[in-house]
Order: sequence, then structure tokens, then C-alpha cells
Amino acid sequence: MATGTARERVRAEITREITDVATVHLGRDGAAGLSLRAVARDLGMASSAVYRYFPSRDDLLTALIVEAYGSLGQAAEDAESQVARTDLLGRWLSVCHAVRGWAREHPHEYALLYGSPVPGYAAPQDTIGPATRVAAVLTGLLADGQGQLEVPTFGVPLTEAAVRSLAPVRTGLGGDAVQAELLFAGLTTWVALFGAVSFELFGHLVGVVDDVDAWFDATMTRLGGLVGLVGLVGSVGSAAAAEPVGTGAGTPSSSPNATASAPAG
Amino acid sequence: MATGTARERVRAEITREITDVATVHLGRDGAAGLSLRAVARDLGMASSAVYRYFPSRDDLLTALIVEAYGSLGQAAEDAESQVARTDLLGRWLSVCHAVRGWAREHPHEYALLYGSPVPGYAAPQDTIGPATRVAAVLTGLLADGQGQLEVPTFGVPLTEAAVRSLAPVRTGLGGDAVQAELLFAGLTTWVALFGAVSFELFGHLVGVVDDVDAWFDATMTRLGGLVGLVGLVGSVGSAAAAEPVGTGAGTPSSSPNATASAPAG
DNA sequence: ATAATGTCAAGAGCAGTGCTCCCGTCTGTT
DNA sequence: AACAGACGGGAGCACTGCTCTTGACATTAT
Repeated sequence: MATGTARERVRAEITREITDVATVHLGRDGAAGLSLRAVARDLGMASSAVYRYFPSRDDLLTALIVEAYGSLGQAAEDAESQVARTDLLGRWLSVCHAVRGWAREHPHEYALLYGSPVPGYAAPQDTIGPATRVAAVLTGLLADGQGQLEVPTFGVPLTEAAVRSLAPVRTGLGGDAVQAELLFAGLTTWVALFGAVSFELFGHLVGVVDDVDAWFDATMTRLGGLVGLVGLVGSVGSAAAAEPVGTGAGTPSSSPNATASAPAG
Repeated sequence: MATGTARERVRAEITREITDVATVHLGRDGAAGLSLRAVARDLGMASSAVYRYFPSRDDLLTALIVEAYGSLGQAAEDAESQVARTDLLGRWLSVCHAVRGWAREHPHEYALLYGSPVPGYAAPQDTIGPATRVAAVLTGLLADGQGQLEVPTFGVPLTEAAVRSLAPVRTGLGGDAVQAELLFAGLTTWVALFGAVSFELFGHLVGVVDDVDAWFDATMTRLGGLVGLVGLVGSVGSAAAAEPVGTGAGTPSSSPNATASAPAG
């Protein structure tokens, strides 16, 4: 399994151990408090030895970022996969609650991903790949709703410049998988989702919102209206009517997506 | 003017000098690179002397945070005051562009305010006051639009829990200055505004959006629809057409909001 | 005017950090 | 078996936040 030479095997193993210990430290002390020497101490090795595996502290952080992106992406994918694929609103809410749940469980990791960029000031190229996983889930959702979802434009259609500005993500998706208005609205909800989670985690909701669980669920539901997820009565109406949106959706910090999957059954 | 004793005067003066130099360092190296010793060096004083004015590095950072909040709040207020008060959409967009413009001009300060919380992990009490200024501008906007603005609910009204969750901000506003649906929608746009700015500044739009100017303007306009700012043609149409939204407000880079006024005309 | 009081700046020092260099060892390859 | 390269450890540099002590100064009360 592991690549040939025993040297490379043990090297990979030690690399793993370092990132593992570093992950623990990160979750405990935060990115600012992550010390290469402390990690080395925990591993019983000299600090200089760690540099054989990570040329700098920032490289270690980059590895942790990649890992965290993977963890978050996995959480989002898992949550979404547990909802019936026809239940578009359920899938959207499930992803929202998964992201929020992951963020609350791993606040320091979340801050590392979506907070102030710590290293130099430009996310290394290695991190852009793993970062797209949760976005990919959402665009998949939009693609499935293509034609079915009606985006409210409030009487003001997108300007040409706005449509053009979507070029990068459009080519990233490969062609016209998602219509411009829908893609644009999806971007807005994507931004708002992480804006909400960041505001909660970074303390900007203190003194503003009481029951963050209820607020978040309602906000994400309302945002679903921006991409037409709430407006359409066909697939959503029945399910949403049977169980008022978010009644127990994310209320207890536990089982956020339990209800999201419920309308499927 | 300055309080009596000459001692206190010179003390206040030195305190100012320290925060001034620290602000420069912050804008240059970021919060993580802010060194008390370096600041002291620039001032030609021993590092230990600085501790007479700020008991710890975090206290200096807190002072800078307060100052930055003030600067941002001022920018938002100035921008909004330059738009006719009847032009609600114009005021909203003006604030949006002011916030974004300020953030782009002071990326490190913005990261300090809305990025990962650096000190301990709980924003000191001193910072919550100045932090509310831009929010206050927005709530004032909502209050002025009260009764006039129609919030789209997409057929799904707010749950009771969601309405209840707004209690803190409601009492903060003092009574029922703003109706629940409107206040809730306003919160959503507020969160989305900072989510968008954060995503841009923290690099999460790289490879997603090309012309961020156009994208941001269109997104904020569309978000205005969430609070009913775009739906109503009555007051907006004329005012927005006569005076393009925030032409001189907060758009230095390339007049991104020229497009916002286009559809109105 | 003098003495007491409190404030201030400076220096030395502690513990910790990222990172580099050098040296001995140990391993995989030829 | 011999050699080149990977590896771990130790010492050391420059830097950080922070504390303690010492001496100079200004303010205030007597």
C-alpha cells in the first residue's frame, strides 16, 4: 500500500504524526498560538527535526488548512447526501447546518479557513482545490434545480457587467451548467451563509440575536428564497407545510440536519 | 480643554503617539506582526515604558480596534449622509460601497475587526459600543422605510422562534421602531454585506468572480430586494434616476454602481 | 523652600518563539 | 562494502511579550 521504500513510509508516518499533534494544538490554542517547538516537544523530538518535514511554520499551517477544508467539505457532502435529491430546500438547509455545525465544533479551524489570512497574505495555491468542495456541493444543488427554480429578480434583472463577472466560476463549472441568474443568486446565498457563520463565531451577533439556532435556520430558509428554493410550491410546498420550516431544524446544537432529512421521509 | 494637570496632558499626548505609530504598523504589517517593541523603537523609548500606557499588547490592539470601528463608522455615516434621505436604495448602496471601500483601503484594520478574533477569544466590552455605528446607520435606514418597504417572504412567514430571537437588537433599538419582518431581513442583508466584503478581502472570490466591482454592486442591489428596497418603484425610481446611487459616495476604484442606476432610468 | 509622594523611563533579565547551521548517525543504493 | 543522502539533535541568532528593579523627575503638601 504505502509507497515502496521504508524510508518514505516512516517519513509519511511522522509527517502524519506532526500534523495530528499540530491539529490538536490548533484546536486548543488557535492558529496564533500554534508553536512548532511545542509540537516538537509533544512528539519528543528536537524542534529542528520538524523542519525536515515542514520547511516553515506557515507550511505546517497550510497543511492544516488543507486538512480542515477536507473535513468541512466532507461534513457538507455527508449532510447533503442524507437528504432526498428531489428535496432541494432540504439539501440547501442541510448543507447550511452542516457548515455551521462543523464551524461550531472546530472554531479555530474555521477561523483559520474563513478568518483573517494568517500567512503572508495570499492563500497558497494548494488550498484552492480543497476549498471548493462545499461550493461544489452547492453548485451541484443549483444544477439539479436548473429549470425548476425561479429566481426572484425584484424587477431588476442583472446588468451585463454582473453576468460577465461570473466568468471564472462559470468556466470552473465547465460551460453553462447553471444559468446566470441562478448562479448569481447562488453566489449571494453562499456568501451570506459564511457571513452568518462567521458573524456568529466571531461574536458579532452578541447583543443582536438571542436564539442563534432559530435565527440561523430562518435566515437560511429566507435566503433559499433568493435562489427560488422557497418560492416553488411543487416539491417544497408539501414538505415544508407538513413541517414548518426549521421548527426543530437547528435548534438544539445537536442533530442539525435531522429535520432537514425528515421531509424526505 | 485638555484636563487640568500637565501630567495628564502629556500622558494623553504620548498615548496618542503610541496608538498613531501602532496604527501605521498595523496597516503595514497586520495585527499578527504588531510588535510593542517595534512601536517603542519608532518612538525612541524603551519597550518597558510603553507598558505604562498599555498594560499589555492586547490592550493596545483593543485601542486600535476601537479606533478602527470609529473610522469605519464615520465612513459609513459620511457616505450615507450624502444621499437624499428619500432615496432609500441609494442610501443602502452608499453604505455598502463605503464599507467595502474602507475595507479595501484598510485591509488589516478590517481583518482586525471582522476577521478571526486575535485576543483571548472574546471581544472586550469596550469594543461593542463603537462596533454598532454602521449597524445603527442601517437600522436608521430601515426605520425611515418602515411602512413603505414591503419585505418578500416567499410565502413562508417567519417562525415565532425567529421573531423572538430578535429580542436583543429590538431592545437595543428601543421598542418597535422596526417591524419584525423588516428587521429580520435587514439583519440578513447586514450579514451578507460583511460576508461579501470579507470574502473579497480574504481571497475567497479568487477564481470565482472576475469583476468584483460589478459583482458587489449587483449583489448589494439584489440584497436590497430582500428588504423591499428594490421592489418599490415609487420613491426609488425617480430619486435613483435623478442622482445615480452613491456616485461620489464611496466608489473610488471604478464607479461600480453606475450600473445600479442604469436599470432605473 | 523644603520634604514627601507618586509618576515615569530605562535597563537587565526571563521564558518563549521561528529559523539556521553544523555534526554525528543511520539508511538505502550502487 | 562503500558512498551519498536523509535524518535527528544541539547550539545559537534575532526576535517577541512581559516583569522587576533602579534612578530621575515632577507634583504636591508642609
